[in-house]
Amino acid sequence: MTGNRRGVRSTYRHGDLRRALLDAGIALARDGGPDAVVLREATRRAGVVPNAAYRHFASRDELLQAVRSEALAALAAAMVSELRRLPDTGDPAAFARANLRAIGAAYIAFAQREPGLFRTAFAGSAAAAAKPGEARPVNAAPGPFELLGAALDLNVRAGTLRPERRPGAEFLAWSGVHGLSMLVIDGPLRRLTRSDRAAVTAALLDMVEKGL
Amino acid sequence: MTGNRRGVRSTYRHGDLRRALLDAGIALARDGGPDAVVLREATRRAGVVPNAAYRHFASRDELLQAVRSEALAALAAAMVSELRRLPDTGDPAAFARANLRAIGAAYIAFAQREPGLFRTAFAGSAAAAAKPGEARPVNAAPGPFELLGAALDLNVRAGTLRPERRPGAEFLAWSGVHGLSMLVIDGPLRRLTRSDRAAVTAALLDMVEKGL
DNA sequence: TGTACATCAGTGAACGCGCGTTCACTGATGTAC
DNA sequence: TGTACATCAGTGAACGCGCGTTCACTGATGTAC
Repeated sequence: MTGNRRGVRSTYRHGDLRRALLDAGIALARDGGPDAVVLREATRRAGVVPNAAYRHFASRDELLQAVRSEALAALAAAMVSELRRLPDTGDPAAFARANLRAIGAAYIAFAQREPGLFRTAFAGSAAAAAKPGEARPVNAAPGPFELLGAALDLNVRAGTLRPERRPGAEFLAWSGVHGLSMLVIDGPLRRLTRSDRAAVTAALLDMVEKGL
Repeated sequence: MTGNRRGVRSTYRHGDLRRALLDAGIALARDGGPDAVVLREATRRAGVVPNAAYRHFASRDELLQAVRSEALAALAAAMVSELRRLPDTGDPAAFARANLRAIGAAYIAFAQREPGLFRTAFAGSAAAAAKPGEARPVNAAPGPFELLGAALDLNVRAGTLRPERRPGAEFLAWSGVHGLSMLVIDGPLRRLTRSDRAAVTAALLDMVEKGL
């Protein structure tokens, strides 16, 4: 049903307008960042009159938050899929280190591949889902920050991160990776070739690994 | 003259409207970030009719760019003033390291002290002034990125940074420091106490120093 | 020192725009009998 | 299986808002004679 124009729609009811608005919002965020998530435009794309949105979202901001959380979920999914590709060589230390690097690499790759969604995920409140100590609904999938934490824990268990350095380590790792993402998205590193980007990413991950 | 209301102004001419608009723009950016730099509001604050701005700026965007460059200059000034406070103990290695740390600490402190200006400086184009390889007008003061580069060069000369690691080092250092700034501005590290913040900043600078 | 004049900084009024949001409505759908 | 009715998702029309920007103007200032 997504993308139907009014009149093209066969039924008077939409079917799943909430989903359609969310998808439209995601598309808008994808190529314009958070400011591009405009309620009226989302309804236009869903083939519906502007105020129809209020049956599903209390305000433009609520739509934006929903889009934001989808963006965070997409980032987390990218991380998980990167983790899945890691072969378990039987060397726990190497595996733990590879885990951490995979998390970082997936983060940077996502920022580059989906800059709009990336900016939406972290706009205004960097790492919105990253708030530690905030209760997470049971059964909710782990967010990017939690995946990072898990990778760090794994390194402690594998002996590749000294336990006394564990507290707060996610902030240090996140800082490096997020900062590089910014440079790559629209900073001086914007026009890097694929291989140059891989090199600077590797260098950053080295720095974090050694520095932790 | 800055801040005069119309009618209060004694002369028909303003005096220095360009400066007044710029100051108003800076004030707006200071407590609202780049989006808060609204041309009409700047003219209101300068006590002048909206279109008067067009004698001094071709568009709202041109005003924003001017504000941005002032924000970058303020950051650079904060760095320089931090550098000036460093005692030269006669130990070149220690001095070089202290230089680099001072740059990083000043960056993070500025982000925390002036989040609006910080976000304005780097909005849309992270490290706008940081573009390497771009000609800089003669006699222009060095920007934040150039100060960082100079600190790294100093470390190479002092033997505290291996020359082969120098290329691209600014991107790694900048990543860590910028990422932490984001976390501190409006991420999960927002509510840190002064001393906790100092601790995490120190830890990050350790990581960068060791990792480079 | 005094006058005529050109310059151009700021005025006054208006534009079109797209936005978020509110109101009273209508008609398709599912449910109870 | 058929009918009456309540629900509530989407309609239609309108609001006020503040924005950036354009136009033709006016009057203070500095300069040339």
